[in-house]
Amino acid sequence: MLVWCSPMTDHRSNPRRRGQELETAILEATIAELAEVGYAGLTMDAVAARAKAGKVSIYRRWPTKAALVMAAGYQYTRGAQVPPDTGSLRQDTFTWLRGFADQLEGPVGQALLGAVVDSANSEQPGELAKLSEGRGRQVAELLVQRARNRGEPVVAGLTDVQLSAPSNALKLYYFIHGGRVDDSVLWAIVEELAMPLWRAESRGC
Amino acid sequence: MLVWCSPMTDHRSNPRRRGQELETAILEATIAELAEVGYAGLTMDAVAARAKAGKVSIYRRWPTKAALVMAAGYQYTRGAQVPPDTGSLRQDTFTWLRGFADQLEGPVGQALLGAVVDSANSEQPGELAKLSEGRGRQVAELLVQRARNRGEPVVAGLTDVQLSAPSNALKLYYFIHGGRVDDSVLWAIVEELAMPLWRAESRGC
Amino acid sequence: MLVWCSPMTDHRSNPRRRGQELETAILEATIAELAEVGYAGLTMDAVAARAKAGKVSIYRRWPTKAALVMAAGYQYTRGAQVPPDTGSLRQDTFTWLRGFADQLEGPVGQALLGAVVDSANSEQPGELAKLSEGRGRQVAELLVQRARNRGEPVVAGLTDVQLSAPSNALKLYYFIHGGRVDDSVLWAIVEELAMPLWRAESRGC
Amino acid sequence: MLVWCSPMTDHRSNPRRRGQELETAILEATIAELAEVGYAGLTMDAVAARAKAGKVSIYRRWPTKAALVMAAGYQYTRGAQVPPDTGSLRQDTFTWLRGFADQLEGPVGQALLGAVVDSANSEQPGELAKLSEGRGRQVAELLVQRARNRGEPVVAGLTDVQLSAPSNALKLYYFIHGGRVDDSVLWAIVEELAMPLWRAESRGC
DNA sequence: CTCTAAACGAGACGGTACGTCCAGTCTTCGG
DNA sequence: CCGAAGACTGGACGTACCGTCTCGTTTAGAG
Repeated sequence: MLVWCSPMTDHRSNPRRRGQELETAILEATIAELAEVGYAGLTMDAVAARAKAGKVSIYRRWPTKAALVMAAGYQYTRGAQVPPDTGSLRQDTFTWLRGFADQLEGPVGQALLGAVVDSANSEQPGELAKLSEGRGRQVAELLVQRARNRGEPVVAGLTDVQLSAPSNALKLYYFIHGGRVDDSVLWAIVEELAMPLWRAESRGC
Repeated sequence: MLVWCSPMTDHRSNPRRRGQELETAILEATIAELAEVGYAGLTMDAVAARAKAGKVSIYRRWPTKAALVMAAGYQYTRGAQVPPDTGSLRQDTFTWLRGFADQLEGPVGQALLGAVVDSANSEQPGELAKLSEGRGRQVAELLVQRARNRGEPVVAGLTDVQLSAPSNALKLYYFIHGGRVDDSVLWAIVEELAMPLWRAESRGC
Repeated sequence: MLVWCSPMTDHRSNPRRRGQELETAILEATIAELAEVGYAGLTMDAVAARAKAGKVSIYRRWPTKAALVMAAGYQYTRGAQVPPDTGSLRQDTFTWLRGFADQLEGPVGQALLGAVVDSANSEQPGELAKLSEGRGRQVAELLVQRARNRGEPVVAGLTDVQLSAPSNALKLYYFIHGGRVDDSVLWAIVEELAMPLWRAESRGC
Repeated sequence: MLVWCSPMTDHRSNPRRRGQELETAILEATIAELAEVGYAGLTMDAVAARAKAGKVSIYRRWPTKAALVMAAGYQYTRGAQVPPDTGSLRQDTFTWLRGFADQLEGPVGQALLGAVVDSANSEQPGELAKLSEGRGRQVAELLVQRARNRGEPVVAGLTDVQLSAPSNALKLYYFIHGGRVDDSVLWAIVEELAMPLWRAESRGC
């Protein structure tokens, strides 16, 4: 044979993570980075370093920063989002928006923000819609349904535009003003947007 | 040495622009770049090159890319935005939203997008609000006032949230879906959001 | 999730090679890669792919790229190298150098080059010497011996330095100039280096 | 106007170096890196960091690692190379080779080595020749001329191949064996290569 | 008018992050 | 168990921009 061997020892972290375990670690690192430095300050290098992963392992899964951030945000918000039943559509709606607004202050807000800007100039503008849009409408529908079941007077046949109007107003407010959304803003959305659109009695004789 | 030689020759363009003339040239170059490559693809170097200006002349006026883009967008939209009186609040609203949506396809949309993302992580959130927010509410107020003057049944005492709801819905739709906004989306906003909120008769017995 | 799916399918090639057969296949793949892309362009992945072998199977045998390349070069040149007897030391020498120079144009040259650079910074300098050095001296000694047997006037007691001078001159010329070595260069080495050093009559009164 | 200004202070090293001063700093950093980690271990990042320069400032001047290293080696060896006149061609030659061999132990050897390997696979194989080849022949010619002036019997009309044979033998020995070259090797080159080729009396009756 | 200070164009500079490539190690499976 | 396959960590690559700085030139405005 012919071996003259430079030793070149190599002490890497063991055991090596793969597949789902690694994926989760990367997404968690992404969430942490988003919380610390925000979307604009997030770098692939920093995520890789925090996750103790190679950059290639990230790029193999998500081709862009936007895709990574969207996946992280999706994972983060997968848990329970349904607000408790307070017995009143008005209060239910406020509670829901308050919880959403609180989330927006953290990594979720940063993820949403980043997803918007990067997906706007991408080839796949519809990807973001899947992640972002349905949620607000679904929860709103649930709240309205609960109210109807309780016997509250609710408009029948609410459209997507009408159901998602409150959460959209909140999102846009956050996009433009940033930071924490005050209760007064949320109440304004509830009283002036959700109630007029959703409650039948507000249109009554 | 092996490579390189000093420049020496120097043929600069004359006469040199200053003050307002230079500023306008830079903003126009910014608009043009936004239209061509979008906000994410816009670089200060490219703007400077297109404007045949030094980068310092840009940074002297606007400290960041976001500031430059917002200034350019502001300048671009300074012109008339008030839609013609079609004799119907419904048609007026659609026409206005159609014009706005058309603008969003071009540099204005890119500017808005960029302003959102960069201002979110800045120390001065809220600055964007001044530029972006008032407009939609103002035009909506004008349309409603015209309708009232024509005798159309319009809700009195509409709030900011209610007046800006349609334009906000459009903006958010653009942010999330990108690209051209279809007429059907605009009509949905008009019929399901603007009319229910603004027209008194739609709440009638 | 948003992207990606696990591989699952797995069609391995059968039957599996082992031991000598596998080793030969790897070395042949190495030679082929050297010929195609040169030493600098050679990658372990490419060799493994071409040999349809796992990278581990390579690293198990040769710890570094340099070791692999040297082994491949050694195997490749194991065959007959002795030039035919032309009846003249001068012509024999030229023929031999010509053949050697021709080899240098192909994988052998690339292997030699790579071995030099990688072994220079290794812990085991001198290993390369075993592979590379003896050959030139041995063939030169053979040529001189044949000439002596034919009755040509040849200096007795030629040293290693003197015997390997022509082949060394050729190697260095190749290292520095690269590419194909012209006949004129080889003739210069023969006439101005080999003959003065080796032929007794050229030192005669 | 429209300025909302994030301060973004920036404390870089001042005054900034340019042109010749910067070039020298980079080459010195290259020499230092070569001495510390050798050619194979040298990275553009490390050179840039040590020189406190941007990588672009290096790439602007030298397109490849090989070009940088060659320039550094050239700069480093620009100083006096001519050995002192010892009164004997034999001793002069040894002294010269000893000095050359000593240099090869340091950054010059690494530079030569690296230049060889990277230029071999380049488009400009002739570039290296200019840097490397002339020197050995020139000094040898000078030594021989001095000997002739002293009255030593020297062969007239020595060719390039003959003049550069000793230094080439040394270079190749270094390439293959690496590390420090022993005096005995140098004396062998002097006695068995330089003297037989250069001294007329060694061919005399 | 001349003189001076500021603004300007051009682009080199130090620096950060990018997305890619490869070396060498580790894991997973099938035979 | 070994071999094929290939994912993994780590690190250098060469590029793109950022925002600053240096260099001469041009211009405006004061004396």
